[in-house]
Amino acid sequence: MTSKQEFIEKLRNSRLRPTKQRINICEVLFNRDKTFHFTINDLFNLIKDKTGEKVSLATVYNTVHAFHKKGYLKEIPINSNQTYFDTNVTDHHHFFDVKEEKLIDLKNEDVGPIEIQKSIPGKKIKSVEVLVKLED
Amino acid sequence: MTSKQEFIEKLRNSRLRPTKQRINICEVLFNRDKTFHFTINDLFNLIKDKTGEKVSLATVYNTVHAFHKKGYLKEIPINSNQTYFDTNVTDHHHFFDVKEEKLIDLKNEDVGPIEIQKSIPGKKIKSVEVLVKLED
DNA sequence: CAAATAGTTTAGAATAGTTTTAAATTGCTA
DNA sequence: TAGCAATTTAAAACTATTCTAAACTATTTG
Repeated sequence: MTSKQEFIEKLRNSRLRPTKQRINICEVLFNRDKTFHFTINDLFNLIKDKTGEKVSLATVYNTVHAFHKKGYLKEIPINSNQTYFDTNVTDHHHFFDVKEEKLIDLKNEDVGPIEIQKSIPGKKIKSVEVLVKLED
Repeated sequence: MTSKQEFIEKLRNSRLRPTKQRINICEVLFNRDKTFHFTINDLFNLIKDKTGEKVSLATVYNTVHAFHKKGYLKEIPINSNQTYFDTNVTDHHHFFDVKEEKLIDLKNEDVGPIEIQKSIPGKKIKSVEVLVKLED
């Protein structure tokens, strides 16, 4: 349970003006116990449902991208027609249920340590993502 | 170096009619020493360049999907505006150079064994993909 | 070997997710 | 509170991909 005031501070600290829309989006995204996997469209619909206020689709895109840039959201690499995001920005991995198009978190310890033995000159590793596709 | 005749057989064996277009696509995709990472658009342009014959974009899509279904191509899970495919269908992983939007193969042994400790009732693991993002 | 048939190709239209635009609105600073 | 800059918005634009339906081609059948 995070308060509105905390969201406002969080936004201010990130040099993002705490607008009504952004606060509503924060409520939907971050006012939860469990990690949340979503597409922009999921979020767009949830905002209307949960807050009763409509936020334009463009703003949802803008805000999600801003949050992603600030590190408050993680983009999940799957090939899908839609882009998936995750409110869990800690280092972890995913199951993807191909049939149901649903994501499930995989803790780091469920995957075990991954040590990349190869390196590319002049480049450093930014992230290591494991995607485990599930079928019936 | 694989001959045209072999492509024709490969296609026939997969119950795909060996049309001029498909054979050209095979030449571009499979007549190489090294693994090949591409987007549909890359491939579309390469066909014109390499074979001198134009294949319609729709056919490139159809054929790539057909080959993917038959297991001759692998789809690489990255978030990009375009979908990437790989002619290397063996079990392996990828580096993705975010800046240059370029993929590099990672051998299985460069990543080490990955053992997924968690399981989801009623589902089985279809694939395990590791994507290592690179930055400068 | 010709005709029938079923699969394939194609250009162009349609679709869907995402980005851009430009005008109106809002938050913040002086 | 005035003024500036950031933000929101609806709508248009854009882009990758899929669909459509007509023309074409490989294969099968008589």
